[in-house]
Amino acid sequence: MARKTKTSSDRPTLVDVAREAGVSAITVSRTIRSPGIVSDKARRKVEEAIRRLGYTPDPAASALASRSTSTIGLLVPSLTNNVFSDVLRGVYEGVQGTRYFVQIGNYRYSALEEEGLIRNFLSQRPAGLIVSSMDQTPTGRRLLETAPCPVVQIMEIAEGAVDMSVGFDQLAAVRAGAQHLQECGYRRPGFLSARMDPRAQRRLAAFREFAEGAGMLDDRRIITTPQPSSVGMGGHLLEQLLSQAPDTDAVMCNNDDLAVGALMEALRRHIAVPGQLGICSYNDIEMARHMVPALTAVATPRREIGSRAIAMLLAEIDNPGSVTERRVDLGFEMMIRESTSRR
Amino acid sequence: MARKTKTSSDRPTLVDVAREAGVSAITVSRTIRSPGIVSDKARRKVEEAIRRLGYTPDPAASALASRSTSTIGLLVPSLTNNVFSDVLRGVYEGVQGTRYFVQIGNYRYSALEEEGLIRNFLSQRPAGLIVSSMDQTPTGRRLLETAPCPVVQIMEIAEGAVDMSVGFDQLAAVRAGAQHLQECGYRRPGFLSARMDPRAQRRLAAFREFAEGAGMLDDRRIITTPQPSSVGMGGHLLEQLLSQAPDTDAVMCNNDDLAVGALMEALRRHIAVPGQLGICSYNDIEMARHMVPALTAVATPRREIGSRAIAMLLAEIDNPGSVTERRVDLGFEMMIRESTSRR
DNA sequence: TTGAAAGCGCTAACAC
DNA sequence: GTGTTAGCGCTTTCAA
Repeated sequence: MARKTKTSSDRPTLVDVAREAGVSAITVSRTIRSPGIVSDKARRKVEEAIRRLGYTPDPAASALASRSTSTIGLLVPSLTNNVFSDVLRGVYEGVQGTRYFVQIGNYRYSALEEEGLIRNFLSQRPAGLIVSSMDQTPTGRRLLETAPCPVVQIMEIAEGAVDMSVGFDQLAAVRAGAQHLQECGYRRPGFLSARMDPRAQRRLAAFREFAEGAGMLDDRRIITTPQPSSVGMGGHLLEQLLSQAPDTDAVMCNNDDLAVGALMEALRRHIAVPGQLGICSYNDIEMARHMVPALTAVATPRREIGSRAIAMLLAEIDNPGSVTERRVDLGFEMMIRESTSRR
Repeated sequence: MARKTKTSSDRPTLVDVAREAGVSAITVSRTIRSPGIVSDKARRKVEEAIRRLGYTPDPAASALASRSTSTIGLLVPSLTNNVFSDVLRGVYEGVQGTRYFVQIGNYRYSALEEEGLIRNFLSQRPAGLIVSSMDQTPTGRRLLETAPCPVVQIMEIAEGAVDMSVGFDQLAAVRAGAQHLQECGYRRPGFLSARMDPRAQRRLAAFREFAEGAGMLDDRRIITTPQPSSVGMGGHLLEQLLSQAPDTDAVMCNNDDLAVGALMEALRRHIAVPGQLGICSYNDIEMARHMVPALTAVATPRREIGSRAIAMLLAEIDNPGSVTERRVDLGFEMMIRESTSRR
């Protein structure tokens, strides 16, 4: 099946460009990938030919020949969660203008699905991988450890990262929120949390530990649900909290949706915030500071995590081993606003 | 450079599987792609060999040989916008469990960037394309028209779609909101809008037209900004509206962020909603109905658009020409709540 | 139903 | 700095 003559519908190939420019195919290839090592004269001829033919490289052929792609895999547990949409934004800002592109995998808070996605991504020979947790299955973790590409774990700072990591101390962040509540004079704080993925569980544990140490722990005030977080859920959880422990005087919410929902529920019940009830939120998405009263929140560096992660990854791809700071703590910030400022 | 002996680190290939199973490579390929046309005996042997070797196909090689990939390109104007995160969710739900995967391109409300992304996606030989607007550059549009794969345009329903389309009548939706305001007895309605992309402009035009017809048009009450939409911006815009036209008695907001921001600003100024000021929102993300007072909104079928679009695309990919309903109107719904119910 | 041969369009490796 | 050669791991085509 000799198909020596090209059909007109076929797009031009490297060889076509080479012929047009009067050079060899490899020179065209080099002109595209590292213009620096090609003579000015050749480069100009090639560039001209590319323009004339409207040539675009075929990524599949390139991937096959070079055994690597320009794909960066990004694994997130949720697409609806505001937290990850901010991370996403940071990541996309960072790949803008590079030759890489991001592919998102949503594992819906399931470590098993995450493992499947890791496998799937790896089969595509990605240039790098960003994963949003430390809670892989053992197999998932092994796959990451032996991955033939750099890997960045994001969101948390913890011992035993697979390769690089960018995040902040989530437990210290919760503690800071709880402590702030204490410093404002609240003595009977509750904790509201939805979804209860491993990270949420850890944050709850940190809260309990702090509350216990401060002599403020009361399990009736810990309200959680495995269901997804939402504004409506925040209202429900507060309702439940107040029916179980009516003397509660503050709530630490495990994210902004919940805090906004709790605030609205308080409004509905004519409970004065911050007078009768203090509310501290977690993450601090834009909406939080515009509520009335404005929500005090532990602000987390979501976008920065995304942009930093991609920066590290790209540096490591371009120049393996060049990233010396392989574990980056971006910190968090207490945003003290009206919802906790008693008098 | 004869590398006849495979390095141990190399992953197994089709040929390895074929050898292991005692069949030819093409039989393995067929077993994977269309098990039906292979004999039971051969199939079993191949499946067993695949398992034993832990074989995973190389998508790059497959793409190169077959001249097509399993990538579905999804172009969105924004990643932070809640509207598109809902669409995204619908799309991802729809590809779950298929052999396709989605790649997102963010063109940041720039038709020029969109054109670049279309070009870029096309160079990857995608299985299909979903684009979020009708507002391509002429070149962008041409690229879509001649694309060698099915294309779905989403969000709007309009004449002259490139190929398939799924959405709703955005202009009728705005009109419905404005009319609702009128029916509630509001006579001096304003309009708040940010970002002002072509779609936002069209919606504003629809509002003006309706208001004019109803004898309620007053240009002082039309407040827009090219800046991105946010809750904070909603507050600013309402502030501006009230300083320019203090007798305004209602606002139609071009999306939920703005509406929430306007509501908070009203709260801050002790303006009674809905008594002194009616607020109607657009899109109706979850948060809207949990505000106090709950926001009346034009609910748009964002997730459904995503899942329907991917369903149509997959059907068309598997079976070109099989999709008969190539223009799907998913409608919208008025959610009448407290923020417009005077007495 | 199965197989052999011939590429898909690019890059690695080595020579010049 | 540039070219030649030999694949990368699949699928297509054609023949059996």
